[in-house]
Amino acid sequence: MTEISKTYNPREVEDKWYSYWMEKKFFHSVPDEREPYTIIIPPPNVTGVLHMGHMLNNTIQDVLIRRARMLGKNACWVPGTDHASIATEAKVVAMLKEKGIKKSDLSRDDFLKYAWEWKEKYGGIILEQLKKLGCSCDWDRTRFTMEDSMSEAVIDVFIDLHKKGYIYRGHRMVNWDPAGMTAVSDEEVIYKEINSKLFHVRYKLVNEDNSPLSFGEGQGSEAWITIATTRPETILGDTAICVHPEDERYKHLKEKRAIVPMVKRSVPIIFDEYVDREFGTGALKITPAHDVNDYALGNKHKLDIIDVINPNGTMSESAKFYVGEDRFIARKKIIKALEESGNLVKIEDIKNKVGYSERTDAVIEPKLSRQWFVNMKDISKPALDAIVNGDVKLIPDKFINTYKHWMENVHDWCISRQLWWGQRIPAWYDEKGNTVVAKTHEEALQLYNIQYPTSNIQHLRQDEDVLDTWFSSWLWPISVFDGFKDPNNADIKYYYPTNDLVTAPEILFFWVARMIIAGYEYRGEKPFSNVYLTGIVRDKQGRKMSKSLGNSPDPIELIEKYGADGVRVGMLLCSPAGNDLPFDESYCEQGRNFSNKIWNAFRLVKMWETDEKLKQSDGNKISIEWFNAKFNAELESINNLYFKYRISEALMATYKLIWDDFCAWYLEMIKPEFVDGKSLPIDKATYDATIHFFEKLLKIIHPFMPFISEELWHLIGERKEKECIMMADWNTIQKYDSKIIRDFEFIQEVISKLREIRKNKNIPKTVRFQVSTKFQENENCTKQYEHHIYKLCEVEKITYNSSEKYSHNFTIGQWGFSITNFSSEKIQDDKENLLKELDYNKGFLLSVQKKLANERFVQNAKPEILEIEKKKQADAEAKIKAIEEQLASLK
RNA sequence: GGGAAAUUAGCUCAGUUGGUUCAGAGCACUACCUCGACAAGGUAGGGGUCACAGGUUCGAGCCCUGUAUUUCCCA
Repeated sequence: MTEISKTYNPREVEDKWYSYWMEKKFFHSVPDEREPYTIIIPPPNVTGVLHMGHMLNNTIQDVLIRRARMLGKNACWVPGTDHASIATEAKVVAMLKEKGIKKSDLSRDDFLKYAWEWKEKYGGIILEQLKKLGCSCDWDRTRFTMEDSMSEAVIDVFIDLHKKGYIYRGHRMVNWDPAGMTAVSDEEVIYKEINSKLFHVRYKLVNEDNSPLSFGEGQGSEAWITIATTRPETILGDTAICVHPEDERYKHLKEKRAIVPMVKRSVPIIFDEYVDREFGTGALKITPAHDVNDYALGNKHKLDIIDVINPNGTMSESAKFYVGEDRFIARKKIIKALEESGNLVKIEDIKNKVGYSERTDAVIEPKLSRQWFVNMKDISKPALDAIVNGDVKLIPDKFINTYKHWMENVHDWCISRQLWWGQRIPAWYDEKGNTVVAKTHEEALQLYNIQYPTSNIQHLRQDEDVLDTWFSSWLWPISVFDGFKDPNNADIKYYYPTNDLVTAPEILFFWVARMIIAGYEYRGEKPFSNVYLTGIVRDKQGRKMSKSLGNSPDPIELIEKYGADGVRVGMLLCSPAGNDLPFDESYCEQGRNFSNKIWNAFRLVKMWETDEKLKQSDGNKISIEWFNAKFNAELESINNLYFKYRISEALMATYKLIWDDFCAWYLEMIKPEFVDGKSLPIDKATYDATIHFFEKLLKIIHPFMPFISEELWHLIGERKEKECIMMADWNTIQKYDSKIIRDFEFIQEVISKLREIRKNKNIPKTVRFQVSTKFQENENCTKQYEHHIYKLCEVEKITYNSSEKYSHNFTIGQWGFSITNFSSEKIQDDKENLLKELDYNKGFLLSVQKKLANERFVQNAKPEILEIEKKKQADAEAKIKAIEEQLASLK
């Protein structure tokens, strides 16, 4: 026999099998008569490298797809990446900077050339990493959200939704970076808590007609209202003062106005519950052009909007004061001016959060700008219904509430981004800002000339902005099958709707909800049936793993260290659906140890030599019957766990079936004895059955551990070219006798107890036990499993129907056992244990009896519950009897 | 500020419509074991007032109310 390594070495097998699977086109799917099972990958960013979240997410997808394939379905897992406009553009800008090129010096086309170059060079890294993990994606179907046909779909959808009236252009507050002269996304704003000053400033009150207002009696008792602000420079853009309608301090100010200091503008006092009465003075100045909340209030109360800050962060013409000066210098000067005019009431120290640009570290300026929006209210209705009525299931369903709440209060979706990398918005403008939406300049001109026949214009300017990346990804389930270009093609008809989507709860709204919306809008059908929401991978301190924190281990290094199978198992062991998982490498270690355990079980079996002439022992026969029953029972439960998407529990059940039932019990039961430095041969029937079991077990672990299962599958038997485990059939459940399982559980208890006694009494294994029982051979199953007891805990003989007195007694259930062949000085221990057990059981009996004596219980409890209680009573009585007998038989 | 969820062993989680004296699993931990598959192992063992306080019920980890803590989403 050739030497097999003592430990499993994943490096030697993983690449080998992955290439083999690829060569044989096992991952590739084409429509046929079988039932399809489809997963579309949540497309990772092209900028991305594999992180722990991807590992978890894609492991789950691979488990699902591999099992579906084994179940005989036509399994298709479509991979791909998205173009991630913000992240990619940032990467490209950074790369150019290193080369000494500024984005602003490049034309749009030149910039895009660099961007595509970058994408070609780095955009495929993450997909290659998925291969290392073992992902069985149909790589022939790899898609990218910015490839031509997908971009075309995006543009067509924009035009279509615009036609249908869902898309409009409106105002919105964006995070403006005055240093970078660009809008940045919410994700790129870093909020820092800083020490600030809260300035209390008084505004003079006047009547509605701006006539002076006085509440006091004497002279000079003009009326004032004091507001508090951290940004006095925006006072110049104030267009209202807001107070709480129930604030007693300000109730008398209905229909009054205030005069903004310096600019002397008269603004209304408005009343809104938005105001926090406790903060500052309870009076809030409203600057709709420079604060998100103020903007919302401004809309609500129809206030004027005065933009007092230029894009570069200096004061604008409309500010009237300090025009052209930086906002922070203006702030200082205004404070001084207010102080001098006596309008600065006081200065308070406070801590507040201020947003900074991730890229330039400049203080973010909320700025009003024109953007494109999707009106979500009507279009999203089917997507709300789909989840509520269960057409699309969320796993776990605790997310339904959150989803519902969001969808019922859905906000319009801002889809324009001030970037170049992405699909350019197909909107065209003339000098006056008249707008048409069309696919090309030519079409735009035609349309324009119809809509504005008098203008007679030759050229229109296209919108500079691109579309939000989500505006591509929400079409993903349809566009990967070319469902826009060719709505009746064979692929989309066969694969759509897809089956399971595996993703993170944090993008439930950004992505999942929108895909459902698009699905109903463009296919009249849901895009997938189940959404499995994974947890967020965190570090030990509970922080989300992220690139910026640098707290994520390198997944590829983990794979090298523990093997892909080990890492996959490690990720899954601790990740029930929807729960966060604080990652720890020790999980991967456990996965690796499991690989090794399976490997060594194989080594053991492979070592045995068979003897054709050897007759199968009863012990072996019964072992096989038992494991067969146990296997099928567990298979049933594993199938059920898969059905409920309890993947980590299915894995744990598999783990225990292999480690405990197969390795620790079954193999030990049938293991041939070792005599004179040599293993005795094993009978052929037992050997064959064992190999058969092993193959079935390998099938169960294949979805979790594709590599080791494939390797052993080929080492354990002769296979033809395409006979791979990944293409094998999933096991079917065979009839089994569950009594065998129950009987053997009893035997396991007996064996454990005997081992425990041996250990506690320090009896060496060379001393074999003589065991006696009071019961007859046919009273329970002990006799049938005698051989196992002999073998697994060094028992020499069991005598039934014995009435001797012995020193070591114990009971399992209602059956008493005694060890007879040695005397111990520690009888006291046994006595104590038996007394303890007796005590416990008597207490238990008492509680049951009490319950049964309780009239209200007997009246109210269901009949089956009553039956159970009566059985408990009988069992407890039998147990007590057995223990008492054992006590009596002690020497 | 509004909404949602969670809290069970040192850690990560199970615990089905309330019904065995009532708490399970894996890892970690402790003790013993180099016994020819595996020390990445074997055997056995010790860990929990089910966040807290009330309530409903014959009976509560499970249902209700409140409190505390944590997390997430939205603003």
